[in-house]
Amino acid sequence: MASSLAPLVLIILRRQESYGYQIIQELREKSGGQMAVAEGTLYPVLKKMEAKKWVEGVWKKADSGRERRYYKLTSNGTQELEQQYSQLNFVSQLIHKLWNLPLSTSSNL
Amino acid sequence: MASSLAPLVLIILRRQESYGYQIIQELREKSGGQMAVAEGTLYPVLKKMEAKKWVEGVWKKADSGRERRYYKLTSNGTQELEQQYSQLNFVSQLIHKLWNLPLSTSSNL
DNA sequence: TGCTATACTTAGAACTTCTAAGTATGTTTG
DNA sequence: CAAACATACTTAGAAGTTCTAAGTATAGCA
Repeated sequence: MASSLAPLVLIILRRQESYGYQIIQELREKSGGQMAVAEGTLYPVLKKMEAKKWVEGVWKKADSGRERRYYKLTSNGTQELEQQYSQLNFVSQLIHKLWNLPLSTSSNL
Repeated sequence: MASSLAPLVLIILRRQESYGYQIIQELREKSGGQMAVAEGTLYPVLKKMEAKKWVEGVWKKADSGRERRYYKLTSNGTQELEQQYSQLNFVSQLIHKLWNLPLSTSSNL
C-alpha cells in the first residue's frame, strides 16, 4: 500500500527527470525494499499526472537503444507538489500531535 | 481527502474511548478545521474496524439521554495501531529524505 | 537459442472515500 | 408549544485509487 503515490513520484521528478521503470527502482532502493510499487500501479498514475499537466512526457531512445518515456515536472506540477507536500506534513504533524496527547488514566464516563 | 482515516481514528481511541460524532469533532478541532471527515465516511470505517476486532463498540446512554455507540481499542487494535503508526512514520521520513536529496543542476541525459 | 532484465500497456477486481440522502432525539428560541 | 438547530447514527451509490495479473517487446548474456 503506497498511500498516495503521486506526491512521491512528484518529489522524485522534482530532483531530475526520470521514467517509469527507474522511478520504481528508486522507490524500492530509497525505501530499503519496503516500498514495492507494481508497474501496473505506477504507469497509470504517470499517465494521469500527464493528463493533469503536472508532468510532461517525451519518448527518447536511451544509450541502450531502448525507448523510454521520460517525464519532467511542469510548473503546474511544481505548484501541485508544494501543496501536496505541505498537506502531507500537516497530516503528519497532526498525527504526532494526537499521538502525544496525554493518555487518560481513568474512566471518562 | 483524509488519506487513510483508520490510523487517525485508532490514535484518538488510544487516548480514550469515544464515539463517532465526537471523533469527527475532535479531528476537526485538532486540525484547526482542515480535516473535515463526513459522517458517511467515518461510520462505515468504525464498523469495519469493529469487524476486524481492532475496536469494541457498546451502546450507552449518555447524560443527555442520547444513545451513543462508544468504541475502545482492543489489544488487537493496539498492535495494529503501532504497526500503522510506524508505517506512517516510515513513509513520512522517506518523503523527507527524497525531498532533501540535492537537486540536479544540469542535464543528466 | 533461451533466459533474464528492462520497459511499457491494459483490463478488471478490490478497497477507500465522498456525496447525498434519510431517521431520530434532545436543546434552544421565538 | 412549535420551529429550528445540534446531536447521533445509517445507508446506497458514485468516484477515485491501488492491486492483480495478465500481455507485448527489446536488449544482453550464457
